[in-house]
Amino acid sequence: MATGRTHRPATRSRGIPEATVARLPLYLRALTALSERSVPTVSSEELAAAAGVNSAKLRKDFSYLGSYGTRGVGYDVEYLVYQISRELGLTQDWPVVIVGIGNLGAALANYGGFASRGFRVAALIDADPQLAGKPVAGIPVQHTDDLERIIQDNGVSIGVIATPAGAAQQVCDRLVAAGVTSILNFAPTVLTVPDGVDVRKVDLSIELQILAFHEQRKAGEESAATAAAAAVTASGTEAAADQGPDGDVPAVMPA
Amino acid sequence: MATGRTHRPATRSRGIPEATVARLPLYLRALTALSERSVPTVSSEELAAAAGVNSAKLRKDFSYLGSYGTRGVGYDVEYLVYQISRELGLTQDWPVVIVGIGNLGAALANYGGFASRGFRVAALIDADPQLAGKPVAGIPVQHTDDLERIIQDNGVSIGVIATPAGAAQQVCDRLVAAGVTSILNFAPTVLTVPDGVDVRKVDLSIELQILAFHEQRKAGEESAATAAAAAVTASGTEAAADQGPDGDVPAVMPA
DNA sequence: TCCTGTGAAGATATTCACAGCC
DNA sequence: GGCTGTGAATATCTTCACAGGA
Repeated sequence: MATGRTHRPATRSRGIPEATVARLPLYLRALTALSERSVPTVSSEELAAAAGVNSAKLRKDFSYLGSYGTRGVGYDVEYLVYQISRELGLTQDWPVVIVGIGNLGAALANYGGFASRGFRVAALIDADPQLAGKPVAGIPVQHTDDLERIIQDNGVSIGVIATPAGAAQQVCDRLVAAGVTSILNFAPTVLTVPDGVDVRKVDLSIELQILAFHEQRKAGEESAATAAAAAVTASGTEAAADQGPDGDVPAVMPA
Repeated sequence: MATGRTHRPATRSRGIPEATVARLPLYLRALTALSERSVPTVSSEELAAAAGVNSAKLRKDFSYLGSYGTRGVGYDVEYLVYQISRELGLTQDWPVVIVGIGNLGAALANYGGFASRGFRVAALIDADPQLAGKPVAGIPVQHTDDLERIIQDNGVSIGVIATPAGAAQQVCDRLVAAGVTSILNFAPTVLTVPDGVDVRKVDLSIELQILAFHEQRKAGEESAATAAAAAVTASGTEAAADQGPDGDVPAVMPA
């Protein structure tokens, strides 16, 4: 399995940290909003606030892309939108297939943000023959039997799995065999894929469990200074809680 | 905002790293599967494979919880399930409300994994009067007007936002004001919350964009050794791609 | 003067490698 | 001998703090 990796000799210096890549979409969204309001330039401070990160981090992130700002001024919104889009590969169109058109699959198919930025739902696939031909979000559902053909005909390299957990690995294997090299997995299972295939997962119950952990922690500490919290529970405009993290995900709490 | 942080004096040593917390649900799921198959014990190696992480990481993670294994043997499955559940706060029931019962909200309400582990859908809330009273997943949808009452009557501290982006912040503010201190946000917006409130987000388009980035990178490198890839695109059982990142979320695979 | 770009420091996270117990 | 638990080494990420250009 994936060992070290001295990484390719070519391209060189193409080393954008993963953590930075994960934030680029956030910046892009904030910038797009500014662009729609015809804001011409933005400072790292302002943009960072809009994206919910701290400004030093944002500047460092951008520094991996190049020197796109102007000292004393800030960043040109349109220019940055373009640069980030290009970096993320959104200047081309990515055909995507969604496999598993249940409640969730249908919700994903209907999700507008899909088409908005570089992605296009090329096909919906489900194992239920009853669904075949029925349109969901204006796209007719096709049967799993044709999965390989669909992938190839459309040149799909990104697949979304929204099947029940039990079917996910099998669907994944077929997608990969047919040429898909990036998978977004909504099924609550760990997928095994060959090297070179990327998998990202979205998992509701994992997220809830992480929240529960922190929630429990808060409850435990409440014992210290209980007063405030109780009073709040009524209907203040914005109250609750004592302090806490502000960082990335959740986290910790100060003194 | 929020500066340094010398952290609380009390509780002490309750310092489970965030990265570890994020993996506990993964281990728990793998352990639950083993438990259902009545497997009595498991080694760090086996469990790590099932959870898709490396064994040293898993052992280190468990070491933060305590010494729950037996040298030369492994971990007792049932015991670990209990310990992790307790650590995550899943031994108690968390009532959850879902706000925004569109396609996605309905999908979430129908999601089985919800109830399975410590979470209970206490109420569904939507701003559309047409929906009020209609049952979704067997639960009648209630109107947003009653949000505060619902939160309080049910002692809800975890809220799920599945509204359109435009409504999310407003809903969030009301949830927080009513006493919710953990929010899972599916709307594609950055939410602003007071200190002490945890927010986690799930964002389809961000995930897709991250995949697109890596996908693009693969395409670029293909130029080097093109041969193999092309041949594969047909229908090999498991092929495609050269290497690529295997970092964070993506899966990796055993040899 | 304002704000970017970035070395250097600090904090977290991962991995190695082995001592210690069964 | 097998496998856990964990210091120590490494890698990655974040934050500070300030030099330097507009």
